[in-house]
Amino acid sequence: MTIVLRPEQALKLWHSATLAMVRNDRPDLTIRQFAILLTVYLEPPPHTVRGLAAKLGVTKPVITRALDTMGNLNLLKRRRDDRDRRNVIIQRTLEGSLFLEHLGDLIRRQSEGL
Amino acid sequence: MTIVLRPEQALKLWHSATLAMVRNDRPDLTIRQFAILLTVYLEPPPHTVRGLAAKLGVTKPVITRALDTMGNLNLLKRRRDDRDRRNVIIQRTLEGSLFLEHLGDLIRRQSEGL
DNA sequence: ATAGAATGAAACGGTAGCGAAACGACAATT
DNA sequence: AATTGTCGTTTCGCTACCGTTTCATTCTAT
Repeated sequence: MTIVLRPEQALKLWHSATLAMVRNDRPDLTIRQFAILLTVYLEPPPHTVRGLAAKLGVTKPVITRALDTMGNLNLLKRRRDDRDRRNVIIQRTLEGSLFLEHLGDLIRRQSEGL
Repeated sequence: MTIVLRPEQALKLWHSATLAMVRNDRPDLTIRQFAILLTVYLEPPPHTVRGLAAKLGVTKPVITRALDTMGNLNLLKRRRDDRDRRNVIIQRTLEGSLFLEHLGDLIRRQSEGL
């Protein structure tokens, strides 16, 4: 079944989702951080710094910094690639999974009000 | 007709939307700025600094700064309230309307892929 | 008229983001 | 073994955001 949101519904959904996220006392993620986090969790591994940078169309330091920040929040973790020790593999965490689970549930609940 | 997104669909939608916004060369708005912008455009006026601060659960300087930034981007404008000159009324702009129209359309297009 | 309250902005010090450039570690090439 | 290339990080100077506090302006109540 195909779900098609009308633009106005899409905006309302975005509105209530952002509003809920702001009202949370958790630190806000940037749009870029969200894009990285969701890419890691929704797309097949492995994920590397340069791969994410290319996918998002940003420079590598942007990824490094976002990984620092979200790593401190335990939303993601880094691991050296043993097959090529230049690479860093970005991996999910339990806390990150829970965080996104809650986010998905939040958006779903908001979508019921459309 | 009620539209209900499953959590996984909600995350995919959020993912593609954030991805598209990052890949844009436009400056990224913060989550808070989005919440303010959408409140102004989707909820009935008048909108004041203190009202928005209360609605979002943030301090007034947060609103003032966001209005400075988005005002420079022509996404919003300020006007003194003539009935009570302590108040500032936040108003929509043509450019802001177009911006949100495109955003709504973007999310709608992404929702077709679910 | 004056004291008090309310409103939004400005000032302050601190933190975190940005792009560009340089860097160290590692791998591949010759 | 030496060179060249790749990968992620670090550094640099800068900008924007944060919460707190202070301020000027304006309204309200006495």
